[in-house]
Amino acid sequence: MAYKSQEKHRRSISDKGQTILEVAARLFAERGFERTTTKMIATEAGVAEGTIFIYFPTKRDVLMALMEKLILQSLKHTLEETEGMSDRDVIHAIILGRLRLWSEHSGVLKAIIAQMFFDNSLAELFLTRVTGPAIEVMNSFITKRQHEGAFREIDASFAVRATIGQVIGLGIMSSIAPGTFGMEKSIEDYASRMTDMFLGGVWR
Amino acid sequence: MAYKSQEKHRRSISDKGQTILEVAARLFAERGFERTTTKMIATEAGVAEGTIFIYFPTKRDVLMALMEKLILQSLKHTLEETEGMSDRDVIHAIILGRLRLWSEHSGVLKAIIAQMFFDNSLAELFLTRVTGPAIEVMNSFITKRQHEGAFREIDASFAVRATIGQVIGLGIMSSIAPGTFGMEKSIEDYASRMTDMFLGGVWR
Amino acid sequence: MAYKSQEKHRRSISDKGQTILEVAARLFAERGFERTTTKMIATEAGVAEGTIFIYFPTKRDVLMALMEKLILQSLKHTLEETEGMSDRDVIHAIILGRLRLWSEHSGVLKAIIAQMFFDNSLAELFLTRVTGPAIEVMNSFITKRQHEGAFREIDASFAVRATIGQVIGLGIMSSIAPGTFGMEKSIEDYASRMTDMFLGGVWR
Amino acid sequence: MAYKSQEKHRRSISDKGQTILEVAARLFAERGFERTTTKMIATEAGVAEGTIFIYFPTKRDVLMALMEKLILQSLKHTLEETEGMSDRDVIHAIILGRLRLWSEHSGVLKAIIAQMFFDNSLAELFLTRVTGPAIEVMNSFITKRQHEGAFREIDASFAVRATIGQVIGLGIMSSIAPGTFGMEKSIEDYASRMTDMFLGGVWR
DNA sequence: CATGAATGAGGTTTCATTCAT
DNA sequence: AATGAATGAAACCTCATTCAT
Repeated sequence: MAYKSQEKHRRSISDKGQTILEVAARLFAERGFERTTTKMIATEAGVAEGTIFIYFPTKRDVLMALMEKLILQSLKHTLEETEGMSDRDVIHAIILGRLRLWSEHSGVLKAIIAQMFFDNSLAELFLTRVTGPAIEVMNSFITKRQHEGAFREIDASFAVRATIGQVIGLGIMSSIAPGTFGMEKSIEDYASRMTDMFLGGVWR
Repeated sequence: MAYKSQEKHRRSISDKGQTILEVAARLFAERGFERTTTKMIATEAGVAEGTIFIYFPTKRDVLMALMEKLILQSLKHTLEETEGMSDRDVIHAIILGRLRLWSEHSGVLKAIIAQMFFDNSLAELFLTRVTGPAIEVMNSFITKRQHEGAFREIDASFAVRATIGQVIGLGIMSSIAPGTFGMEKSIEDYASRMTDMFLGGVWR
Repeated sequence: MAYKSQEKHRRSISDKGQTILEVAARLFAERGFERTTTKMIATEAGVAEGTIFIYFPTKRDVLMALMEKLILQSLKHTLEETEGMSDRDVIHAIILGRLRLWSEHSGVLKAIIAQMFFDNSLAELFLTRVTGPAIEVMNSFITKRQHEGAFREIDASFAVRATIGQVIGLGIMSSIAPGTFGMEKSIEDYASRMTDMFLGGVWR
Repeated sequence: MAYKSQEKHRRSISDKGQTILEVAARLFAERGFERTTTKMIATEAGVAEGTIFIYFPTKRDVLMALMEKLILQSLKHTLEETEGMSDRDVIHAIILGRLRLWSEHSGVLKAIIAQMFFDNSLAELFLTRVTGPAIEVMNSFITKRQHEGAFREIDASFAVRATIGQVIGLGIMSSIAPGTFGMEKSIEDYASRMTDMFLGGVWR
């Protein structure tokens, strides 16, 4: 009994905030940020409504905390080491990383994006911490390959933004219309095809 | 005097609904659907709050009416005649049409997309009436060109969805971060570069 | 054509107010006074909403006008001539008259009674013009028969009020629960049994 | 001090719902259900408007809760033990119980009845839980006494309904017109006279 | 007389946040 | 730290009534 209660206690110390976050993530994904009430979160997390405000100053801060978790995930999906990889593998890896982020966090991403549209500081956080790093990595790779003569001299930064935009657009569309835009077979396959198009276009 | 007052009357009859719609479009664009109140719309439109509900049964119907206008605009931007056009011109025209839709209605589109995430019937309307027609046109063109041997045998429907997704993603990103994703020079130029990438990729 | 239009015109002069009244009676009966809107009345009566207020200063006055019609009906059901009738016939006729009033106007009566509960001047009108005359007629008859030694020396005015109350209570209950309190066979039969009870009670 | 504050807390916890109910009962009685606003209830109960909705999901549920209290009262007034009582005492007791219900709760009863006219589920609740039990008790007693030859062979269920209807009708009328229908002397006296009429009628 | 668009006060209900316990 | 009752501003929507045509 002593053990059990200690165990329970040890867990609850840091778990309560985590539980709130997990429940909030699910509810925001299902219903959106504005239509999810703090009462819903509290009830499903098994805590009192007031408890949420011990861990997070405002409801918006719950979303911000989810954003922070997303940023961490985002970094994990950002390519670090490209040495010795083929062009195809590098591009594929970058695209795949971003698609994975979407497939693993589409719910939260949907909720964040919806808020981001009308919340500038949230937008800025998203742009600098989530899309920013991916843009940088990809940008420097393309520029390097252009210098080496492997890639056409198109506007590199445009190509990057177009590709990041494509991932976001496909992510959004496939979470709205899984039937039409869904990544039917696998994310790897999806990434492959995007890589093909990115590198070779559709012309023969 | 008689003329003037008739004029005023005639105008006000059909104008009030339009005014409400225009004001709502602006406010939804600035603040989003949920954070725009019917009182705000009424005040800025110079009508009583109740007047809104003479023209639109619910606040959501104001958004739906905006959607209908968007659908009409969308059709205008959908290519009808491709006979005799070069591949480049066809693709460019399709992409340009969609980009124009975004640049002319990005505010309303943002508001609609944010709601669409958590409103299935709105999502369905958007998919069947706005993205659907564009997908069809582009799809049949690519398939035809593949049969004629001009395009590589990649998955046509994937290529289409990727491109539509790209337009949407770029539209979203440029309305969130005009500095980074904005269509700096001109939409035509932007469409040109997207067309280039679509047709030829980045590989030399 | 001239005839027809005259006909139509002649009718419409007094008919519009009547139509409004008829429609209102039906809607008040179905939905109650407060939950019936002037728009509903106007729509179903085939007139503009404003037209109602040409014929009746306020919505409440529509109910008052229905009350007036009811008062006229009520008088028709009030016995005038009792000479030569048996005790049973007199009592039966009085009770029958009130039951008829209920069965013919139960809808409006329900609506009026519901408002009467919380509208003193409506209540007074009802009491003095609808229940009042019936009470008087019955009261003087009973008093006369008591003097003649035919009826027991119970409190006459109490007996009258109890009977009028009984009619009202049964009217209300049968309009709420036709299955349980409904006048299954016929009103005449119902009146007969009430007369029996009134005169002879249940004791053997 | 500690005691006092605990006391205050303990009280306020369970009292608030009760206070709301009491205030609502009074206001509904005075002004009817529809014309009583939640703001009025809140103000007079000394709570915030939102507090009402912690205790009752909707305004209608406040009325339903009042109905529940009435049902409990109603059962208290329903006769259980008739063994060894004279006919007169049994009938008197039943009638008295119902009259007491009216005299103690006439305000709420008025409000409920007015709503019941146009709210079927409220009507059903009232019929099954308030009038139903009274009907059953009375019905079985009369039937028994008919078998024993003490009562005339009139339609027992009719006699019961007529009497219940009478109580309701008199209850309504005396709350509308206390001067004319009021139970001047005492409820016991009123019940006595109703009993007399029920048993012996007016005929000598 | 007739219309019906317009009004705007007011209705019920929601919900993030606070704070005494 | 945790609770959850309480707050009260504000949301969307309704509707009897008016009035210019």
